[in-house]
Amino acid sequence: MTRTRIKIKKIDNITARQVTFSKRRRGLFKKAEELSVLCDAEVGLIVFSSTGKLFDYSSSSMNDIVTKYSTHSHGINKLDKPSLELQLEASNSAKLSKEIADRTQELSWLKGDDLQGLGLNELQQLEKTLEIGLDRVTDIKENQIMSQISELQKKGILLEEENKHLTKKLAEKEKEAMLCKAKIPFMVDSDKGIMQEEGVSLDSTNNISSCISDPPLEDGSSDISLTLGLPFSN
Amino acid sequence: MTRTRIKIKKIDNITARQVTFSKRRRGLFKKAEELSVLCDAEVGLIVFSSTGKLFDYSSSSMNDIVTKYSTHSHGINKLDKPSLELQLEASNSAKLSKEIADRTQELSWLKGDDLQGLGLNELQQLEKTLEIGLDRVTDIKENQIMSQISELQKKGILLEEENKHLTKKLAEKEKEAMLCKAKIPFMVDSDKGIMQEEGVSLDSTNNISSCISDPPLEDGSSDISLTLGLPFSN
DNA sequence: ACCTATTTATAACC
DNA sequence: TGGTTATAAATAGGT
Repeated sequence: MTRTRIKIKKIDNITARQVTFSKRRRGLFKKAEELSVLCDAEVGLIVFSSTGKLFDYSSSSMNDIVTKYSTHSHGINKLDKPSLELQLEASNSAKLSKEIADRTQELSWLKGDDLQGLGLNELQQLEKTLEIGLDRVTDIKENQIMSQISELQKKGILLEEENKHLTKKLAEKEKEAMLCKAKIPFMVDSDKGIMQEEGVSLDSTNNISSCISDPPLEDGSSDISLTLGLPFSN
Repeated sequence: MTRTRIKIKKIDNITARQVTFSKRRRGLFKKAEELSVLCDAEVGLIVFSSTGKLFDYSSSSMNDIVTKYSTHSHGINKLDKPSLELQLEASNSAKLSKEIADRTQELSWLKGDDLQGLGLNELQQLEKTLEIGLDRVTDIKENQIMSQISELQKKGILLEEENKHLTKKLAEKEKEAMLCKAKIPFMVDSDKGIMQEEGVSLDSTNNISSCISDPPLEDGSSDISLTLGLPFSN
């Protein structure tokens, strides 16, 4: 109804159909609500997308509306007919089963199975669908890989910096220790103990080390080197 | 929503409310049908006017739609059916629905939709599946194309041979006609008639032409030049 | 998701 | 109800 007028028939292009479905669904629900409010009407609206997703609106309770509907002018009650109900359920099951079969078939096709019966047109369509799907998957995957790589690089840089700090500190301490040794020669054998003590005080005063222990705290998903490495070994 | 904009609240004037109800109801039902047709959706719409009059639309059977609605994501039966059998059926339906949902999800992924939540492993797996599927589809398609091409070539060769035959025959006939003309100079003006006669006798004696008319007999799928051409214009 | 040229829907009036 | 018209809404195609 706008840039160009369209015919009211099933939209072939799947993507376009989904887009139109979203837009028009919103419009329809809005109008349904407006009608119920403006005119004090009871409105119940149920929509299943072609993929089976449910959308619904009801001005009051859908239960009430459906119940009222089933009694109103319907000699044949949609409800309270045990035998009828069971029949309905059975036919419903059959429908669901058929739907499952359809989707299973489509999945096979996409996976390259069961293609012998298809014609050139169908194969070409399938190929296009697969190419689009593959492109999208590859795109998303590449993005994830790139972001994980840059995360790794960032962490690497941080670690390098910290290493520098530590090396420097260590050099200083070593120098101190040397001086110490020079001053108190009789403690040469136990300078290890001194070093340890100094190490502890370093930890408590210099909190750079918390930078190191921070990342590993996020467990599981954040062990970057693992999650990045695994896929390639698949 | 036109001459002036209105607020979406209950219209006080009863007459105006009824008029608006009529008009908007029609609009709503029209849009409901359009949605179902355009987007291949299942739509059920129930409206009770403030005076209690019922209006309804359903793309398929309201019964199916309501049944599907009451099972779909509504563990709580809209229709309070205490019957054990019904409960069993419902749980069965739920299972089937879940299976459909799973397959639908997988189909979306293969088509490149809804990928944001997936991890690298899953994406890699998906990519591989798609690559395999695409390879197979492309293979089969190429095979079909090649076999159709070779069929065309065979037919072409046959036709060429036949053309040669015909040309030869024609040359002979022409020679005969020349002789004829030389013998009966007063018939020069009507040699055309002679040619036609000869042509007919050629057709009936030389049955190579049946080779040409043979292929077109297999209707629809076998007009090779058409089925081979169409996919590329898709 | 957002943008706009158009098509539709419709409020007021008859 | 049904029709007319000016205007608000919805929306198809595109980005």
